[in-house]
Amino acid sequence: MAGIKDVADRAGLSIATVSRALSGKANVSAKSRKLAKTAAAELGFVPSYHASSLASGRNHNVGLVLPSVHRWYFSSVLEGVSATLLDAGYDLTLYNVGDQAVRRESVLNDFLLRKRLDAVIAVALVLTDDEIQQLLAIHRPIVGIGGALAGASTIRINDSGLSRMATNHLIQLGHTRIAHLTGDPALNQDFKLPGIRQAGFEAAMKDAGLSIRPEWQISADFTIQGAYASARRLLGMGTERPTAVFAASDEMAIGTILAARDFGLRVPHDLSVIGMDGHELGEVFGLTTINQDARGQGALAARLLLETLDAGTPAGNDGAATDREYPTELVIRTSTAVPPA
Amino acid sequence: MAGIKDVADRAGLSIATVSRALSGKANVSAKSRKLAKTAAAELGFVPSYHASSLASGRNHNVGLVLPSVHRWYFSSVLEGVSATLLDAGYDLTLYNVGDQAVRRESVLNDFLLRKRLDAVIAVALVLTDDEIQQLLAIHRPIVGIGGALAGASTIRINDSGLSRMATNHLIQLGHTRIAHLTGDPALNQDFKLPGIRQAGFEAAMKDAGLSIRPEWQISADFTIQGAYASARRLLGMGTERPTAVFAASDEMAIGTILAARDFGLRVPHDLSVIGMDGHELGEVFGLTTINQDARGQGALAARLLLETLDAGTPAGNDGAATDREYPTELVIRTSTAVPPA
DNA sequence: ACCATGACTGCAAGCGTTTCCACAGGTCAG
DNA sequence: CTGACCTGTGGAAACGCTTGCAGTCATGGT
Repeated sequence: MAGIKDVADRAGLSIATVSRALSGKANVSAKSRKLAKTAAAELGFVPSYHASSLASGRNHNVGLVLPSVHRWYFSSVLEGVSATLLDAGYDLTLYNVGDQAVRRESVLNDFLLRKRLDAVIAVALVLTDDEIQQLLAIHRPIVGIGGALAGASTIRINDSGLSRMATNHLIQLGHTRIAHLTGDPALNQDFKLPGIRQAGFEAAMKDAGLSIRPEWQISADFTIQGAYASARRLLGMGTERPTAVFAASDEMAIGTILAARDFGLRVPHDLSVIGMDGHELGEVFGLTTINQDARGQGALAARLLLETLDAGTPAGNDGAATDREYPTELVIRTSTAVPPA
Repeated sequence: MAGIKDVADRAGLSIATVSRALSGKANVSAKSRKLAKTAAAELGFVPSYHASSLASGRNHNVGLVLPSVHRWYFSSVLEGVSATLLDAGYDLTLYNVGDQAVRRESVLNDFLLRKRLDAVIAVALVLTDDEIQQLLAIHRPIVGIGGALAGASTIRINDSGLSRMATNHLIQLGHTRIAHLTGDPALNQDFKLPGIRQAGFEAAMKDAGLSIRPEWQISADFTIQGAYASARRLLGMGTERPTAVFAASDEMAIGTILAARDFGLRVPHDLSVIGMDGHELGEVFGLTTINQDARGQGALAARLLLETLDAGTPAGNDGAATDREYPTELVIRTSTAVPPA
């Protein structure tokens, strides 16, 4: 293992100059820089991150905390964050904490706080005030995506308003018997999102003077297969059926469409389905949905952090904790139409 | 930020003793240990990872290199690796290099080699001999999953044999007009898998004396939507149709089933479809497939590395580079049957 | 001809741990 | 009673860089 010392010797320069040359700092003559670079290349020298982090205080490493890596939204965010960080020369440390709160705590205590991360991105994770304070106390900027993080910057979509919009789309088509497929209660603990979307749905229904039937408020785990099972239960209930379903995610909307097909229901003729996300698979099913660019949200979060870090806001100046709304769009495809006569 | 020095002062011990006490080393009296621990807790002390890594040479950090995070196989592996590492107190650094080889190189040079990783897991990535040698030269164990890594340990399934098995399943049912849906040529660069699976298919066909029609050898990008489009093309060709399709992944098999439904073809009555993976969604479609436990493969890879690291095989003793085959099982559901009369 | 200026460079002091080593007491067999 | 040993402990040397500081040497204005 060649160290910087070896490079210095080989190049006939001092350690200090080599360090400056290789890290692209100013005040190094072109000649020295070239000398250092060739020597480093010849020796296959790569600086030790630990040593340089220790000495400089910057780690070039951002932590990403996710509840899942399988669900579309999260893997999309991950993709956006990852690409942005890689291009910027930053490492991405992933904490896939799962839905269980158990692991969460240990992640926070044992990992996040160990000053090895320059910043943290938390997705759909409601951190307690204490937890946020701990992180900010260490002078680590935090950005939350899709979750409300008091005191930290946040990127999110207007979940409540968009749910209203989706519901209104169905109402305007003339539907009155509308079901809502939301997230499982268990998912509502950390990730308050299901509740918020559900509230938007209820508000829109109330505003339109429509009644909400409890038996048409069903839940699933945000996966296609989970929603498929729930939707089969909904559609097979034997009593009157809804003419439209608003699913809290595209994956769940797709599960609903698959269930409808199994029952011989034509979408949208017999059943309208609207989702929310912008899943790539939506096109195959002609799914009407609200497009939120999850990948873009991840990329934006990463960019924001990098700017903060590069701006050198060296310590704790968390800047103004901005709360920005990410743009979305209603994409009308062929899964929604007027209700059957 | 409290340092170990502060803890030592508060506990009335020396830095050395505190360090030993907190990291659970021997030769510390019970009293001193308790003293150190309470002092550390009171000060909210957390050791600096960089400093301790620098001093001890162990980073407690494993790198995972993936070509994608969206496709089922990869996110499943990721999940397995992540859970195992988190439980062991290790960090996971994720390199989502994408399908483009461009980013790959930079990841290798700029990231992997910076001695900040204790080990590397590479999924479906064919590293060149040089690249492997570089890593091994740094004394970092590597485990490859699903890809042939000369010189490194590997976990994989018998892709060629399993493809044969899948194809034979169709042949034994009486099918003779069998199509194969493989990965896009672009994906075959790094990730030779499509070619290997295709070879298995061809071998089985040849052994059975069946002819392989070039126009029934189609490809897609391993996603449902991509396979859906390709399968529509296949099924809509107007000429004679295949009676069965072997798709190189479950996601592609599902895309095929969706396309078949669009054409009014009943699965399995009019068209048998077999996949390969064990995707959770397979159940919804009654998909016959070969179950490979991707999550388990990831977990196993992580466990193997942890053992190697903990065994203290301190440097370069790469152990015997084992190449182990992960167990799989043929899961027969309802997407395959005898061909139409 | 002289000094201020600025571009380069090297020395050495950290960065915050881990760990080698020496050393102080106490235990125990001979 | 003594030397061999073991358990705990603290001092201090790494670990491999970054960076403040001071010093060297041309340069150019006056």
